[in-house]
Amino acid sequence: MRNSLKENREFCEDRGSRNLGRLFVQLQRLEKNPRSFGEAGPLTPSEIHTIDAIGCGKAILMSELASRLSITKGAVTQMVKRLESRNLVQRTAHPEDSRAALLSLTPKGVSAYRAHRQDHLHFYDQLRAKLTQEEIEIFETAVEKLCELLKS
Amino acid sequence: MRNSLKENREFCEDRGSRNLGRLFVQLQRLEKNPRSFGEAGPLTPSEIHTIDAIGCGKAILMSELASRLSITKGAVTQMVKRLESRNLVQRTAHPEDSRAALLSLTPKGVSAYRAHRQDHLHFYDQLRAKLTQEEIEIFETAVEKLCELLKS
DNA sequence: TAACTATAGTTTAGTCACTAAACTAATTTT
DNA sequence: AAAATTAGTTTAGTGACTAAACTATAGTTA
Repeated sequence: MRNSLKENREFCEDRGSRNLGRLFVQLQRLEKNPRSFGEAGPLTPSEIHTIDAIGCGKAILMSELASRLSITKGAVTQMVKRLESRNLVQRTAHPEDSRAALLSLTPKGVSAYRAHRQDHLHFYDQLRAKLTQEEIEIFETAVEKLCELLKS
Repeated sequence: MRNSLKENREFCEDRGSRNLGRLFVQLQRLEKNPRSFGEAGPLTPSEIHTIDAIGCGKAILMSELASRLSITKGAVTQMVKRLESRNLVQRTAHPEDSRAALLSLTPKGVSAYRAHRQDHLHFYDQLRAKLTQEEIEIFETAVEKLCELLKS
C-alpha cells in the first residue's frame, strides 16, 4: 500500500466521475445518427426528440414546445416547418386565439413516437436483465437525485 | 388494484427509462453554454471536451485525437486550429514521421484541463453526499453495465 | 374607443460543430 | 521505382441552433 487513504479515495471518485462521463459520451454517440422510427423515414435526433416532446396528449402551442425543449421559438418554427412538410406534425388553428397554432402528431408522427418509446423500453429492459430488483431501485433513485442536483 | 401486474411492470420500466432520458437531457443542457475553466477564457463544450481528450499525458497524434472523440480528422484539424490560436494547445513536429503532428496542452491548456476535472470531481462529491457507500457502489456498477450495453 | 403593452409566432443573418470528399505530402510495401 | 497506405488539410455543405428585428393579434388602461 503505497497510496495514502486520501489518494485512494480520490482515485475512486475519479473512476466514478469518469464512468459517468463515459456514459454521457456513449449516449450522445448513440443518439448522433439519423434512424428510422415506425412508418416515418430516417429522423435526426432532434427530430425524434421534438416528436417525443409533442407527444400523443392534447395539442400544444409552439411556445409550449419551445419551453419543453428549452430552445427558442424561432428554432421551433424551423423544426416544425420541416416536420410538417414530412407529414409527421400538423398545425391547427386555435379556436379562441388567432395568433396561436395548435400542434399535434399526424398518424405517421404517432407511429414514430410509439416506435421510439418502444426502443427506449426495450433498451431499459436489457439493463433490468443485468441487475437485481433491488439494484434497479437504487440505480433509479440515484438517477433521480442526480437529476435534481443538475437542476440546481 | 385496477391495473394488471403487467401494466404495473410496464409503468415502472417507463418511469425508469424516462428518468434516464431526463438525466441525459439535463446533462446536455448543463453542457450547452460556454464556460470558463482556469486561466482559459470561455470555452464551448466541444472545446473543453477536446482539451480533456488530449489530456496531460504524453503528446498524441491528430488521428488519435479523432478516434478518442469519434469525429473525423477534418473536424480535429478545425478544432485544433482554434485551440492553437487561443494558446491552449500546441503542435510539435514528430521526430520520426514528418507527416505527423504531436499535440499537447500548453500551460494554459493544462490549467483549463485541471479546472474542468476539478469541477467533475466536485459535482460527483455532491452526489456521493446524497448516497450511502453501498448505494454509490451499486450505482457505479450499473453505470458501467449501461456503458457496456451501449457499446454493443 | 384610441393608444399602449404584451404575447404568439416568423424571418433573417450568423455561429458552432460537425461530415464527405477531394486533396497534398510523406512513408511503406511490393 | 511504382503502387499503396497513412497523416493531415481544405472546402463546401448541413443540422441545430441563437439573437434580434419583425408582423399580427389580444388584452389593458387611460
